Amino acid sequence: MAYQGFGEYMALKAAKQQKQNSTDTKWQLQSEVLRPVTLWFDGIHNINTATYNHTNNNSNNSDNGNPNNLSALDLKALCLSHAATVCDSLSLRVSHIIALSLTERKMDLWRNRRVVHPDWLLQSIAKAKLLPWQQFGLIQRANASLFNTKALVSIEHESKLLQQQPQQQHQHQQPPQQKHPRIHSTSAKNPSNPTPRESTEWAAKNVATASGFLEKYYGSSRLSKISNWKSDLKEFVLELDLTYPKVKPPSTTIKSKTSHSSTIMHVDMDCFFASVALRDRPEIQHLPVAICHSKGTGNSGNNTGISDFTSTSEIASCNYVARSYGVKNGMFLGTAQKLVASFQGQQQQHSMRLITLPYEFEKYDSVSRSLYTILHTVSDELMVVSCDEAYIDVSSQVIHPGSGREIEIAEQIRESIRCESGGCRASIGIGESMLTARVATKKAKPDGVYHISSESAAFEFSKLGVQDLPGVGYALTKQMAGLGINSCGDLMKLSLTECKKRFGEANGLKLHQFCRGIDKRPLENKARQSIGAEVNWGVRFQSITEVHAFLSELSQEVHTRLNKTGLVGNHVTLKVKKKLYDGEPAKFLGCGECVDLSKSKTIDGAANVGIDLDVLVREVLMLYRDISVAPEDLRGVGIHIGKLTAKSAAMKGRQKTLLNFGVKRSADAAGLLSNHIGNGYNREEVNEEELEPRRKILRNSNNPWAVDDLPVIPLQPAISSSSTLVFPSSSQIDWSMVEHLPRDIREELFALRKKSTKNAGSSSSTFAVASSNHPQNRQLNSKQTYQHASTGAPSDYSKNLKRVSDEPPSLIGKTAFSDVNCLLKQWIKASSSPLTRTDTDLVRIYFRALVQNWEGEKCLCLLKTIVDAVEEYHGKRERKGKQAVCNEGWLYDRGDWKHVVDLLTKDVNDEFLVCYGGNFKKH
DNA sequence: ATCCTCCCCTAC
DNA sequence: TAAGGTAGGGGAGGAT
Ligand SMILES: Nc1ccn([C@H]2C[C@H](O)[C@@H](COP(=O)(O)OP(=O)(O)OP(=O)(O)O)O2)c(=O)n1
Ligand SMILES: [Mg+2]
Ligand SMILES: [Mg+2]
Repeated sequence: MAYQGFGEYMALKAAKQQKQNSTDTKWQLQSEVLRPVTLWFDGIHNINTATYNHTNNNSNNSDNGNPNNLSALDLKALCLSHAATVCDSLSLRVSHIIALSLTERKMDLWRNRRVVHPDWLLQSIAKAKLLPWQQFGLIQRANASLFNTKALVSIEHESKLLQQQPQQQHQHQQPPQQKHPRIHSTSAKNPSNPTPRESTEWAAKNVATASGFLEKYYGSSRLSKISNWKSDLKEFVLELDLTYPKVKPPSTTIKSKTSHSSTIMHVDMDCFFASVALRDRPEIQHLPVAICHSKGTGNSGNNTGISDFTSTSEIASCNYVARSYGVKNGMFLGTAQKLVASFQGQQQQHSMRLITLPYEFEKYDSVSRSLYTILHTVSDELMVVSCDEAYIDVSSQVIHPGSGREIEIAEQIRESIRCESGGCRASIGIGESMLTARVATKKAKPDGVYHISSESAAFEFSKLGVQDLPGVGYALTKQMAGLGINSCGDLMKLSLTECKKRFGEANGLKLHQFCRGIDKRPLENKARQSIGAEVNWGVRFQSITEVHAFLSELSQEVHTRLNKTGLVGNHVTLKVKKKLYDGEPAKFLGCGECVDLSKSKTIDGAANVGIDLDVLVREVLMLYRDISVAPEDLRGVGIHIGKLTAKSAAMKGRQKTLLNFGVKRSADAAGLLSNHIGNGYNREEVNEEELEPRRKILRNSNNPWAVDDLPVIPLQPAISSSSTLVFPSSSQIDWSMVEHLPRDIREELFALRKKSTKNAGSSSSTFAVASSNHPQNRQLNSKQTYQHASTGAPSDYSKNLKRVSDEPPSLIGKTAFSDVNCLLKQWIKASSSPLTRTDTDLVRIYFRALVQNWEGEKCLCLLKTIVDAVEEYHGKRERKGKQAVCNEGWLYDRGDWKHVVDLLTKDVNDEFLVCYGGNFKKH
């Protein structure tokens, strides 16, 4: 359940604002002055204001008691009445952020955006002309970054600063009212408690350029650990198979699959990491607890132990108490702390705090092995899913399906797990397939069992949300929402043909079956087909030398990992993340919003022999050269090796590819084992038609798009002159920029506010568009999907969701295709780098508006114009000498036009996904 | 038709 | 502070 719930404070905020928008009001337009701008007002929040001190220090002197004090609400209304577009969340559509002042953090976060004082709006309105925003800008454009900042300070100065910091903060102080000890007990051993100055220092010393980085990084990365752990568990299961052979192996399977229905169970530990931690700390079981790296006690000079809610450490697992506050696995700690704190006064008498506990991987490993040992003994077949989760086939023990025997068995298993693990709980879902069992587990949690019988499946699934289907994540959910499909029932209305057309050949078929509760996949543990290592954190390079050094080390790492498996491979892939924006992303040392690029090469002659380290390094460096991303732009790096085969000791005889078919348990070397469960016979039979085809028809995948620090972007369709204006309810506002206004404007605002409170709401159709490469910034907001007339055919739904604008989108007043086309060409031709962000942003906004206005065709044509023009005027061909490399590389002005293309492509992709149900390429 | 490359998506 | 990895499924579109 938790895996899909990557949420953040901003998402919650957005959701709440959506709700409040239902009291929208209609307004008369006063002027067109602000027509070109899309605004977002900083400082609005709706976390319980009584308990949550917003970081915006302007929120303090808000309008309490002063009736003359106008809120941002009123300013918003004013802007709306002058034709501005006002966003409820900070999407990239926002052209200007309006704020009175900025915290340092926001300053850094928004370094590359236009952050403007409200005076700009007021004076523009007063003068009936849109003034240049720059003179009202709040950020000095010094283009500071983590390292630029450091570069300004001499080394000597830096170290002096450090010495001046008294070493008084050795020990992290527990919060005064903290009754429970052992909160990140490691803190006592941690000698450093860095200042913000030091933070930069720390970063410089510990990013990917630091020596020993990889070891430290992989030693700490939970995601790396759990991923590699899965491979280990597959091996562990193979060992179990050998040590404790099944009494009656595959014959059972055949029988059960042909004559009876199977009984599959999905077993998953409840809040795994957290429950292991609480097992040994029962005294705090009733409190909200999260497992993460950070202590979350705020930064630097702050030794009060009071959090400042800024930690971007990710929560790996949280207990169900914490979940009742809205905390989810994968959330930033700071976000979670806000959630917990915000409940103060509502449900609790006094302040509640999220307790953080450190990782204890050895303990998890021990529990995990207990779990698997138990499951192995009770099952006919066992499929590894993760360290805390597996499918088992228990068909042979269920003679009469539906007799309730299934539940008994499940409860026995749960009891065993509880005993063997020292008190950790598992939940179990039961079904006739992996699908139904998996879905049942969601209902079983926490600490329960749920059975979806074949009879009840139809009913259970019809009301199931599509996002509860395994394989339906963020992107598919969003795409379906765009089609008006929210439940499996909705999805069932799509014909198979329609499904395939929309979601692809294979996925279409899968979805068509899954939404009906049909799943014919057999349990199997697939053999490894590739191996690799990536780092997308702490990647900050300044020179090509640093990049080369890092790539070498990473190659070494992959080489070592591959060697351990005893396999060899001859296909090398280099993956790279290239930053889209300057400045540091929201997540500390994170990669931020990036374009992903990859390049691969098959090394001839390495087949079946493997690649020597030096060859690997050389190839990787060449791939990097071909990808041609500047060291400064790198935010992530990964190296993978595929086309794996068994290393035949004598180098003779069979070299089989690692497809599952035909790999026999007894015949294989350790790393190559394909333990498919049941017998290959059966498997092949079932799978042949279902999984065979890899053909192409229509693409559904899309490139999500958003800024790293913006988790959810409720995309209210651009407001046209005659359409409904969104007017937020006053409860959202807590700061008073408006008190600085000239009197006449204030009066205008008052007039507007009066109207707004009178009118009952007309609902404007808004929907979430959140996207990013990273789950942090994704949120499935089921509450925000459309209310559509349930009568129309699914394909009609999407049209209901779209605004039909009276005025077509325009670029500097131009709307005709040829005009815009020409304009864009000239823009690209005339301007060498550097481009002004303003121009780029204008074009981006225009492109998004085009798609929203159902002018996708035009949009794509114009995009092609841009791509071609950039190629023509700013791209220099570079021939690749290699015969194996068939693509031509493009080198671009360091300016960077390619960057503009990247941005626009992402924009358009994203907009298409929602507006057209996701077929960017079909046009 | 099929294969290959460069992506995107999903899950934990 | 903070450690946003990893493997597989699969789609689009070009090369063969
Ligand atoms: N974003 C995530 C998700 C999971 N995990 C780790 C910690 C979890 O404890 C473990 C198992 O993942 P689950 O999805 O099974 O989540 P939990 O077991 O924590 O909770 P649930 O009760 O929902 O299964 O994987 C993680 O580090 N980061
Ligand atoms: Mg779990
Ligand atoms: Mg799990």
